[in-house]
Amino acid sequence: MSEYKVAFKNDTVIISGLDHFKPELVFDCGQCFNFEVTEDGGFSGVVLDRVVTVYPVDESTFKLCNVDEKFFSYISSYFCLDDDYDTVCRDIISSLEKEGRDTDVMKKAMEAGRGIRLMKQDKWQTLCSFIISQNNNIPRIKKIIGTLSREFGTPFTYEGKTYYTFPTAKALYEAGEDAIFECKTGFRAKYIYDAASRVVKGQIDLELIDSMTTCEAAQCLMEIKGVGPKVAACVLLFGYGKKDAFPIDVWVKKVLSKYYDEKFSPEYFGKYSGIAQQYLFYYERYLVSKNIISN
DNA sequence: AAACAGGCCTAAA
DNA sequence: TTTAGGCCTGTT
Repeated sequence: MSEYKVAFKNDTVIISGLDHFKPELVFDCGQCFNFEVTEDGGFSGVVLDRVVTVYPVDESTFKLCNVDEKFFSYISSYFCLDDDYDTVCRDIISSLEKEGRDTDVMKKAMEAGRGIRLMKQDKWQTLCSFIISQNNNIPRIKKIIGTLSREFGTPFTYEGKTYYTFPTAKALYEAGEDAIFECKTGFRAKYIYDAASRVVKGQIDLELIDSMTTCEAAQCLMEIKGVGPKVAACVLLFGYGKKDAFPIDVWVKKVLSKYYDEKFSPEYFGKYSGIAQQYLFYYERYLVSKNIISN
């Protein structure tokens, strides 16, 4: 089991003995869009209605600012601190072995991506963010989310600066499709509006999806305009903690065809296939960015 | 300047 | 059931 310790002091918490948690990987593996690096080597972002900053102290020790004991229960769930990645990795490898599949690529990917930890973010925010992500790049995704938050979120002050919460479905619904379009969301405006509309009208219950199987949940989410298999899988993986959700994007498609075979099925990775996917996704981008392989 | 960015929708076979 | 265009915008 993962055996990390927490110590509170004023409004900061020190987490020690936490393995498989590298902030630069956690915040840069494409699962979230609300964190930025700070000048002093931390990672800062709005979580619900407050600003949280994560500082690496050493390999397995981290300082979280603006997190008291009460909020820590949310934060521990948000960062999935209790997930045991040694067990996860073993399970993925043994699943591949059971299927008689190659494990070398996965082992290398796990080594390169050691420190990746999938989060369980706010459901609505994750849904909305990944609707925005389609046919888009990360800088612009972040920019759009920032604009939507400034326009329709709730402002609050932290250390003398103004921040904004992520807008609620109600706020976006009441703003209307045109106002959402004004935030440079492009053709996604009608999708965001449809999602907001369905949530507000109770046509979809984001909490109820928690109790569904991953397959049922995806079907349910895909009733929203602009939500296809990829977006649905991302929402389930990053917003619901459903580790068997398997988003297939251009990168993963490339990895699967390159290292495995044509009729490869995500089930071969076992019940944590979504995490396996994340290691592969990171690995391929890592190799390309290091110029070890080309596009 | 044309192509592309972590897809999805719609129309057409 | 599968496949080709088109799509807002910003960047290279």
